[in-house]
Amino acid sequence: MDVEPSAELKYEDGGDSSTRATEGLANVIGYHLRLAQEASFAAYARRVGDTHIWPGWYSLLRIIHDNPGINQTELSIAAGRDKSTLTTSLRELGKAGLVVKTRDGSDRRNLRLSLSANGEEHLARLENHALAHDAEIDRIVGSNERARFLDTLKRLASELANQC
Amino acid sequence: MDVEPSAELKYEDGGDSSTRATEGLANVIGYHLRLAQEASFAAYARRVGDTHIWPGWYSLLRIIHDNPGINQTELSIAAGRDKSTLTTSLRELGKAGLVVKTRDGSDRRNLRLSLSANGEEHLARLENHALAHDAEIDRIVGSNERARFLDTLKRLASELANQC
DNA sequence: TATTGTTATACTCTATAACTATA
DNA sequence: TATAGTTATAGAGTATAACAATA
Repeated sequence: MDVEPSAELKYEDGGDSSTRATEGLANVIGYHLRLAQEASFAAYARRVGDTHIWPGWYSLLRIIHDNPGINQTELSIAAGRDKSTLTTSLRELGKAGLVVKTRDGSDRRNLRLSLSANGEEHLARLENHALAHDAEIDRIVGSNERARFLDTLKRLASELANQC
Repeated sequence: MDVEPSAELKYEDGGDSSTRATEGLANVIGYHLRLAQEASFAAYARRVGDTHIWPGWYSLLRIIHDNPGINQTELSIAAGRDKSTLTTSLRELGKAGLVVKTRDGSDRRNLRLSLSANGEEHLARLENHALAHDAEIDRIVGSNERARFLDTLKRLASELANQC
């Protein structure tokens, strides 16, 4: 989070937004979108922190779970990162006994990736944390708002991305 | 963004969410909150990119603008970062002629920070980008949803933060 | 002793390019 | 030649600890 409240200082979210049209972010959606997302991530990290499972592993485990036998390059594309950045992560996941790597018999360049039983278990644990976290978010959002709020988030992501 | 769609692979946001209760993030608010925020930041960065102004400077300029004479330690607390991380940023902002540093006469340990005319101008330019960006977000959110959506974001940030 | 700002250092996450082994 | 994965290297962005100047 970039900005914390304090009694001593004025901040961008401060009460002077009426002074000038360009001043104050109190009413700016993009700003509060960031604050809400950061609060959500921090709350999730607090939850997961106790289990000593690195939160960043989640998406890799999830993609491998959904695509057993995927290779590293495909995984990197699916995860939106360069393939070189996965070498370290996959080595750690292998050492932790969560991911099994086998060489493809017919094309020995490929590493075929899948989850071990342990990996499935850890993924399930992370999913449970995510579910608990999302239940908390649902409680805050409220059942009346939930569908509308989710729809708006999806429209924001898709329409802002389509401007590239 | 961690995950991109593709015709070849199944992803966490894929269509298999009905298979198991724990599978699929298609309906998970925290996930879409992240996607929307990342899309918003990327769209803002595309806007600002043309002007060769580092987006990360924005919050520093804004806090200094709102608190002329603030010192580096106070600024670091306001920005939520360690004071040591500001030395480089403030040196660059000084070299770029955006921030003026003067030693406090009565306590020469303090650097008193303020914006130069140039700094005020750059801040205004960034604010204009932010306003244009937010106008785009407003268009997507829609005037019917705007107030509700913003209120929900604020509740999320404050209630999730209060659990610390 | 305590505080302000700087420096040295390191860690995480990411990327690009060059390399190897395979094809 | 082309592809899969690894390594070397670098660049943000962050943190902690030790330090010099000042109080």
